[in-house]
Amino acid sequence: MEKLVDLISTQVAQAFAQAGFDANYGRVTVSNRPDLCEYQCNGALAAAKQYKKAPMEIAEVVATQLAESQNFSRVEAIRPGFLNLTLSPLFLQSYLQQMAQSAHFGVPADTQPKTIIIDYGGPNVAKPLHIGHLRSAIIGESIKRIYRYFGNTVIGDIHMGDWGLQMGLIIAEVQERMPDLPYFADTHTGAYPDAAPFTISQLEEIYPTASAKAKVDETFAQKAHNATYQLQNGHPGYTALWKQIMNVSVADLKKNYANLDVEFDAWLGESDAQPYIASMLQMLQEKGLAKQSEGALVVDVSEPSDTKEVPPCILVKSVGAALYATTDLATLVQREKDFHPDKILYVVDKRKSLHFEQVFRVARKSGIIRPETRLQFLGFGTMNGKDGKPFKTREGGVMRLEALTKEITEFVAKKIAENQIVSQDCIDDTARLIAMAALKYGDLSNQATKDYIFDLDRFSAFEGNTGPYILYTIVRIKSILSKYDGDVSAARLVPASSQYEKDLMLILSRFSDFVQLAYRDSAPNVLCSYIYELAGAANKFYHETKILSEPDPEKKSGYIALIHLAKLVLETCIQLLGFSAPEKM
RNA sequence: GCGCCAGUAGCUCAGCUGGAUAGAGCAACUGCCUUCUAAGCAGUAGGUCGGGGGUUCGAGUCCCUCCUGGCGUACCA
Repeated sequence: MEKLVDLISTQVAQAFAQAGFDANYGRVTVSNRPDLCEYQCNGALAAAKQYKKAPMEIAEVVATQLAESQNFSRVEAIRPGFLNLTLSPLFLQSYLQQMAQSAHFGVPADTQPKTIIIDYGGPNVAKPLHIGHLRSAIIGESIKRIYRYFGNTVIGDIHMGDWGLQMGLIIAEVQERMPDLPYFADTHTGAYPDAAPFTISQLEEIYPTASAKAKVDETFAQKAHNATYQLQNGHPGYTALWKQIMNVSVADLKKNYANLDVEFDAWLGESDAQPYIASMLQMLQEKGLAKQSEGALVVDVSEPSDTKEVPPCILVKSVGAALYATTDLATLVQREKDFHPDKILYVVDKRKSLHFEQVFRVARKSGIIRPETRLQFLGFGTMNGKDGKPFKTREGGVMRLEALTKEITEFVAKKIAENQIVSQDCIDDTARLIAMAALKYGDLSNQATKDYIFDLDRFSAFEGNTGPYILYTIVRIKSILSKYDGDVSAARLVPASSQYEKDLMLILSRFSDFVQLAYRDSAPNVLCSYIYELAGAANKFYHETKILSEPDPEKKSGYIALIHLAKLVLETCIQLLGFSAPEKM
């Protein structure tokens, strides 16, 4: 279904052509002066120069061409040369009617659906999730849903940090604490125990302890490095222990991400790329791309057009170990082999931008990735505290995700209990939904690439431009619909008779514009600003309009159909953002 | 040093690819709950869009320059 603004543009373009001007000047935009009109065309101003005519004169001629149109209730040429358009209520109503009856509200699927991998999440095994992981999860999840809405096949890959020195540190620490475990006995034969020798909370304590110890204890650090090396070279006991670490940790991660309503299709990690490293390095050397430099194996990725110095991509350290870039490249080899993707999107901290630039260049030069495959880096900004520095708890540590969600959920639960609208046994579930909305909307409404100030008090306010406000709007609509004595699905829209009603219809008609923009730019914040506007229009409408007590049945049915459509569109949007609304709140 | 990003109301942010009077939300102040949920609605006040040049009929938006802040810049991830 064509966008409303495009329909009008076509019409105005024709009017320009009929008046003897270039049709390209007929592009219409949403009015930036809603007090004057609903849509506007600035083409006459631009055309003035080419035709050496006064802009006002051009605007007037075009306006005359459009005067007879049934689509507009008013067409005016104003001052310097603006063309101001006001839609006829009937035209708007019939457009919305069509939208309401179309799949996806008339939003067309992508004409060339793609296979897209989104790399987001990026938690480290054996380390608790903290608020730094929140952004990747929330943004990645929303983009995944938006991509799918347009018919793409999307694979969300959590891409865990499950390899490297951190694993060696844990193994070494476990060995010091429990040296008698079979994993450490060279003489051990046969199977290893089924049960893990630690719980997740023990594991989460073991890693930071080991990490701190390695910094001061040279001998321990050496042990950890050695364990890492042995693990990477197939030591059976360490491998078995590593699997236990993974089991315990992944189970915990699954639980935590499920709480956030974040789902991954592939639970892959750095370890899964290891089998591809050796052959990849060989290929890079055979192609003459990887060379020795200062003792390390590197690929020169600088290009003549660079305005900055791009350092070479280091694949193997002078001491022989592989690096982050090596793993990421091997992961690309694996993804190409397993998924043959058209696009790979990385939702990662923006500070890693240079790293990915290097990796992408190596992947391109070496043919690891096909030339037509799009590699995109979506770097998100840092979550800062009110002081503008990276967010820390009052104690100065990193804030755990669980602690954060708990704090917000409890606050919400208290408020719900006070309001006494939600029944006792629904309080917990409702509080969780509202807390998620607060958290996710708070994050997504900011532009992903920007740093943003994380202010717990602001999240707890729940007034104005917040997730709970959106939910509140949906809940109010649900409440009205549930009290309607007729059949909601049989209700039919009628042409708007009030300005509030028309405003709501106008913003509803723009749904397609905003989802498509959000899709094009991988920008959930566009959807946020849309639903904030939509929710505002809905609130104003039902505040000013007595719906259930409307005596005229046709009018009443029209109101019901309108708020029903608003509800459906709002629900679609929050689904794309990754949260959902309760029945009552 | 070089590069990238940011600087808009007291605070947090929009500004749809150059258009009319720069918009929201918090915070402040004023109204509206015996009528569909006041997590709401209506309103007041608050600005040299970091500074200075330029391009044009027209600049928060494009170009140049300077100032301030953040981040990144060969063997951490």
